[in-house]
Amino acid sequence: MATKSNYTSALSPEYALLGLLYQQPAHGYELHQRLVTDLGQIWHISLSQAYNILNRLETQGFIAGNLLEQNKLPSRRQFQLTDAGRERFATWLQAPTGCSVRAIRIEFTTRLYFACLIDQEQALNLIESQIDETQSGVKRLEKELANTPGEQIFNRLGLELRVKQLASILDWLSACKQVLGIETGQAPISVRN
Amino acid sequence: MATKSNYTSALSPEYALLGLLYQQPAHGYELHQRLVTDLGQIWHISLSQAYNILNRLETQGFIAGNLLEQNKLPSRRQFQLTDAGRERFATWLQAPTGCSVRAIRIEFTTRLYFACLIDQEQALNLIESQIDETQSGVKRLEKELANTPGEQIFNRLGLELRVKQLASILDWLSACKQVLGIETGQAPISVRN
DNA sequence: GGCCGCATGTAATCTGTTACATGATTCT
DNA sequence: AGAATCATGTAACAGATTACATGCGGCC
Repeated sequence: MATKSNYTSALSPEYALLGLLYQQPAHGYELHQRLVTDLGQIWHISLSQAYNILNRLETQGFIAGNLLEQNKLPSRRQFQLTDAGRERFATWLQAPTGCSVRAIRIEFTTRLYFACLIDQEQALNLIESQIDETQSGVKRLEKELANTPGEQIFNRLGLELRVKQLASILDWLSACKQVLGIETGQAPISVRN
Repeated sequence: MATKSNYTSALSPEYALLGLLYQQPAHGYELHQRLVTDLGQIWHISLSQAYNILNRLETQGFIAGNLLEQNKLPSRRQFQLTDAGRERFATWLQAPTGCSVRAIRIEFTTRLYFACLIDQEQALNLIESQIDETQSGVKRLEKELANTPGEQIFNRLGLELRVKQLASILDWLSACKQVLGIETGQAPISVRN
C-alpha cells in the first residue's frame, strides 16, 4: 500500500548530508570534511560511506549532481537538493526525536545544529519540546519499572539505567540552552568558524 | 591472513543465546522466551532473528542441534554448545565492555546477568573493573573536551553529553553492587524465578 | 622516492528487520 | 468457529563496514 519501501529505521547521517546541502551545493569530499569538522564527535562516517549515501539519495531523487571539471584536480560531482530533498529535510528537522538515549545524542544534536544555522527561534522550540518529551519518557519508564516484578532484576536494572540517563539528558538540555545563549537574547553565535 | 571473516562489530544478542545454552541445552523457541522474560528490557529481538542467529552459530560451529521428536507438537531442534562455543562464551564473559554508553547498557548488563548465574565472585569483579574503565573513559573524554576548540560548539556539546552519561553510569554501577547484595556477603539471590 | 591530501568510486560481507509461510494444539 | 500458543523456518530488502582500486599534485 505504501508508495515504496521507505525505511528510515536506524540512525543515519543521511539527514546531516541533506542539511549541509540545504545550505549550499557541495561535492562529496567536501561534505564529508564538514561532517568531520563540525559534527565529528557525533557522526563517525567513512568517506566511502558518505559516497554511498549520496548515491542512494541521488537514486531516490532527493539530490541531483552535476559534474564540475577542474583544470588539474579530478572533476567533482557537485550535488544540490531537489525539491523533494528540501522537503524531506524540512520535515525531518521538525520531527520529534523520541526518547532513545542514542537518538537524542545523535539525531537531536544534529537537528539542533541545523536549527541554529537556519532559525534560532526554532532551535529554542526544539530544546523545549525535547525537554517535554524526555520528561514524559522518564515517567513512562518509571511506570514500567513499577510494573516490573522484583524477580526480574536485570530488567529492572536496565530500566533504572535508562531513567538515570534520561535525567542526565535533561540536565544536558538545560546546559544546551545556556551554551547557545538563546534565551538571553544575545547576538546569534557564529557556528561556522 | 585471518582464518575467516570474524566481525563482532555491533551489539548482538548472540552471546546471550550462547550464555543460555551454556546453562543447559534448549530449542529456539524456548531460548527466545527466556530472552524476553529475563532480559526483555535489554534485548529486543524477534523470534525470526533468534532463529537466524542460531543458524549462524550452528554454521560457525559454536552450537550443534539435534532433532527431538514430539508426539503431538512439531519436533524441536535442541541446541547445545560445542567446545568452541563454550570457549567463545567464556572468553566473551570476561572481556572488557568498553565505554560506549550503549555497550554498557546492553552488553555489560548481559555479562552481569550471566556472571551472577555462574559465579558471584566474578560478578563483583565485573562491576569493579567496569567502574575503573568508565572512570578512565570520563578522563579521556574530558581531555578530548579540553582539546576541542570553542567554535566547535556541537562537538563540545556531544562530548559533554557523553561525560554526563558516563557519570550517571557510575552512579548506576554503584547501585548495581547494592542491588545484587554481593558486597554484603548475603546469600546468593535467586535470579531465575 | 614516498607520503599526504584531493577526489572519486566499486564490491564484498555481514547483519538487522520485516514479511511471509506452515501446521498442530488448546482454549473460549 | 476462531484466536492464541507452540514451533519452525525462508526470503527479500536495506544499510553499515571494510576493503580495494585509481590517479594527480605537492611537499620533504
